[in-house]
Amino acid sequence: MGRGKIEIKRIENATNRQVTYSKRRSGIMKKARELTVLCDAQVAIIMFSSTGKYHEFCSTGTDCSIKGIFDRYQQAIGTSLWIEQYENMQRTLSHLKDINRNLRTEIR
Amino acid sequence: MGRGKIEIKRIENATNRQVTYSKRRSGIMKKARELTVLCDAQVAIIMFSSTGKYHEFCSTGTDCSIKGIFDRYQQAIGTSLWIEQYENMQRTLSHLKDINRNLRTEIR
DNA sequence: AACTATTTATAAGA
DNA sequence: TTCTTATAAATAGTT
Repeated sequence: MGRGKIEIKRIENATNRQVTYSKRRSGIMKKARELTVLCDAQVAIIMFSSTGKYHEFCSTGTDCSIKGIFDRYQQAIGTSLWIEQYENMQRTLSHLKDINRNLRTEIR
Repeated sequence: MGRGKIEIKRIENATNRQVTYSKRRSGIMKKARELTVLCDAQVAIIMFSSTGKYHEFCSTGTDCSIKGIFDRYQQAIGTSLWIEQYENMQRTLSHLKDINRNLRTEIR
């Protein structure tokens, strides 16, 4: 879209690349915002430019944090990307609760 | 863009909402792909529709996983999003162990 | 799923 | 660089 059609390949000129990044980034963020409102969806976006700067988008709502959406994502794909140890902890926790319950029963 | 201009507010009709979600989702994913190629950027996107289905986008490259990008994100913001949760679990765990110990004592 | 009239995004220019 | 504008691209409503 613009004065000329462009090929989708890396922009070699660093200045142009930066300008295009900036323009298109805001375009995508706007689209993401619209999608969340129009379609009642949850969206999380993280971007890193080639110069290392980062930007994020996160839909607002009851569950409006990057963490929240990624926790949900982890549930959806049925695994924990980060924290194997969290699962272990949760198992231990649940195990302890069982033992706890049994002990209470025994006391009665 | 389209036969008519629309207001950016929740689409009440469920079918239309679903159709718009599908169209716009693919639009954003395409834009994201173009951004990563044109500007040599890293992008991660996660979406949940109002019906609970999820889709993701992740730029390809040396560090091409959702996890990779989110690890980088956590480094960038200088904290781990999951530390708090981890600490809470550890507190609960330790608390349960205490209760457990007391119960055992009580039994003896 | 296709089609197109329009709106929107944006590449290049100022 | 921020603003403009000609043009490419996305998409809302329709079939």
